[in-house]
Amino acid sequence: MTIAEQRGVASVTVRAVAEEAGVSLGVVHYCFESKEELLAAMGESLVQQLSESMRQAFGEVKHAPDLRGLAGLQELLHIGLSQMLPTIVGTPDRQLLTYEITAQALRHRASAGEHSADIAGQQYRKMDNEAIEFLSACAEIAEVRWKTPVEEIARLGLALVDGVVLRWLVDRDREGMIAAFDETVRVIAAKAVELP
Amino acid sequence: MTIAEQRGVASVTVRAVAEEAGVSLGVVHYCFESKEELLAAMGESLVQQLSESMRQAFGEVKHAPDLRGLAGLQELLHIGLSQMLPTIVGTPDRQLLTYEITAQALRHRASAGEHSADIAGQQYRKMDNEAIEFLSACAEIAEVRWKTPVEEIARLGLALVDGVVLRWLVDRDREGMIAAFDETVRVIAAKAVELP
DNA sequence: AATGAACTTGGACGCTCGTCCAAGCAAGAG
DNA sequence: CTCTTGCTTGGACGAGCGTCCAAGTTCATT
Repeated sequence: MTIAEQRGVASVTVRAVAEEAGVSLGVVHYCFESKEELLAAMGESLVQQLSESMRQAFGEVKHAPDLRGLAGLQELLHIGLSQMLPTIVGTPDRQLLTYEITAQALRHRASAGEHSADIAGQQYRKMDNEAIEFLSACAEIAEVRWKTPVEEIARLGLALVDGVVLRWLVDRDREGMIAAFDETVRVIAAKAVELP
Repeated sequence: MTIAEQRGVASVTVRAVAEEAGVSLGVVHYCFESKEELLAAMGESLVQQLSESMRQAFGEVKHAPDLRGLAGLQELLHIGLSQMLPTIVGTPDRQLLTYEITAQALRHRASAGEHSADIAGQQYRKMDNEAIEFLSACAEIAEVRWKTPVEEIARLGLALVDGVVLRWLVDRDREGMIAAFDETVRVIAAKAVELP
């Protein structure tokens, strides 16, 4: 796992894993029947980690009396997204690894040998769920209603965050990413109306 | 190049390239001093192709008397983005390759041996320029003014498209992508005001 | 025709990879 | 004590990789 983050998914070899774990070659093949299975396990672990990290960031939204209405919604969304920032900025290698895993999963989707279980699809399904839960919680606390299905809004928001983070990985413009996140908050908040 | 699209950047070996080109091993090393140089050349070619494809799609916007104002701007943006759709849907493998190249460029950025010239950065710089040019042209035709620097808007729009396309590669939900593109048009159009 | 530079060939080298296996080791069950 | 079972070792194997090179071919210039 550490190897994958630091040196890329292409550098994850059976030998490297064995050395990092402090065991001999054979043990790796005793635990994982093949390298494919090893990568699948790593992918699932990463997805789990990612999803949990999102849940933790979004878990900070709590009921409060002064967070009602569209202004309150903006505040809530801003808190949630801001909570993700330190994690992202602090682990650029892991963010990159996420994209690598996604790309690899897409590439080997056809030739997937029973294992692997469509990591890419699983990843986005989990992130969808976290985002939907977060948006629903925000709407409830702020006492507003989404004008369009919350699933669509989650899709849009995730795509935006995805693109913004990838862009940040390239140019490392922290201010630009923060500005884009703020804009994301505005875009999403514009898709709600206050309850009558 | 065909190999990279069909089987992934990891499958681009000197031998595979030689076989596809119908030449022997040594020729490849006669043309490219090392594999690194070969990959850099492929990356640059891809970036060129991508940029040209964007320019072609955006080139369709032309002056017209009924495209004035914010409504006209929306129409223009919609035309430009819609023009990209057939290319994207028709070449999913190439889209995936783009993300693979970006990831690989980011991974090998530190250990880049003089060649490679920061493919990832170059890629986004070119796309930025195309997007900025497009947005500026749209604003001029529609006789509107961007409320924020056009560079920021281009960044946001590109990030959104980037995330949406990546998402489409995963779930292949064509309708979802179209809906997201429409939403992109609305988000961007909201950042302009009609000229006094 | 002779020369030299540009290009091509096919194979060899050393390396790393995933996979496999015979043998060794620890420890609970009989 | 003696099996048996679960786990570990270190090495071997073949395949594929990037790189390199001596020899062969082509072809415009002299």
